[in-house]
Amino acid sequence: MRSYGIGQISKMFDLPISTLRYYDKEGLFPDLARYGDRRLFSDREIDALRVIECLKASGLEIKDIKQFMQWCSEGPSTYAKRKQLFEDRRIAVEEEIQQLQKTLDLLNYKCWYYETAMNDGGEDKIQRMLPDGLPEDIQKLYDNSFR
Amino acid sequence: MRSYGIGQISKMFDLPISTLRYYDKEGLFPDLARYGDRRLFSDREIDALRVIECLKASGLEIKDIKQFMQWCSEGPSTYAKRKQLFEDRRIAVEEEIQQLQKTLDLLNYKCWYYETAMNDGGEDKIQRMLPDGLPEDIQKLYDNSFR
DNA sequence: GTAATACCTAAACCTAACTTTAGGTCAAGG
DNA sequence: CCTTGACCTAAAGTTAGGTTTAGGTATTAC
Repeated sequence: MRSYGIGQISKMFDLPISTLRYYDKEGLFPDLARYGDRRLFSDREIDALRVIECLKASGLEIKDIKQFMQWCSEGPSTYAKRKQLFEDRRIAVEEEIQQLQKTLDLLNYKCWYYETAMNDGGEDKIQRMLPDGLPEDIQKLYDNSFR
Repeated sequence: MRSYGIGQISKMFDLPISTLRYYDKEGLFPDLARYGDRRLFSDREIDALRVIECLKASGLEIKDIKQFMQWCSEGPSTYAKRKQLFEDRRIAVEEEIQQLQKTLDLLNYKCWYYETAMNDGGEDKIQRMLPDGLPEDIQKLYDNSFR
């Protein structure tokens, strides 16, 4: 079983060495091996880092990622908890995507707004169309962005 | 032109009063009126808050939102800059959504993984399918999540 | 008159997630 | 031998985006 120095892992994941040490200090690698004081990263930690990036991207805090990593090192008795965590994160991410879609609708509306204001030489004409006399496709964006 | 107290706005947007004062201090309401020391929010600030929430959701920092609000109070000469900002944010949000889709793929893979591990009574069977002998739909999730 | 309500300011405080600093160990190369 | 490179620790510092605290004013309600 091959092992890697912290510098190799740093390059592999494009993460600063200081961040990897911070993760270790926070308990994200509960079974990390050492040779003296040198950290020896293995495939287990490489897999862990992929999951860490995923859970971080899902909005999970470090302390909760630590909890998950501990479950992993406790073996099969924690499968149910781990599955539940991923299901919760899936729902959180789905909601986040929906929120971003609404954000995107308002951004697109605003792009149209300023494009049109520049062509019209002012906002007055648009303002007279508000709140429900906009071109159909634009009206949709505008309305969506409210809820 | 109706105006609103900070408490009314707080309820309207479900934002703490302290946050509204913080936004004001950071310059997000460049033309906010006052009656003595009382803030008088108008429709202009209500529109501003909708945009603030949108730009914040898009990942923009407060200091850049302030810049945008200043452009707004400088009039038509800044239309082009404002439009550019919204276009940049649109791209940023589109990228963020794509990233979250990959995150979602890994989360869904992990849900399947633990569901299957629980049914199989262990991970060995799954591990033997890695890295490219997974069921077709699952393999897709797993592969997508890498890039 | 006094109590509750709705505000105000300045300044200190908070949290998460890192990053930087200061001072070290150890092995290989010239 | 001595320098370079890769690593180590503990502790202090940083940043964004707020929140809390302490002390005050003005209006309305009983």
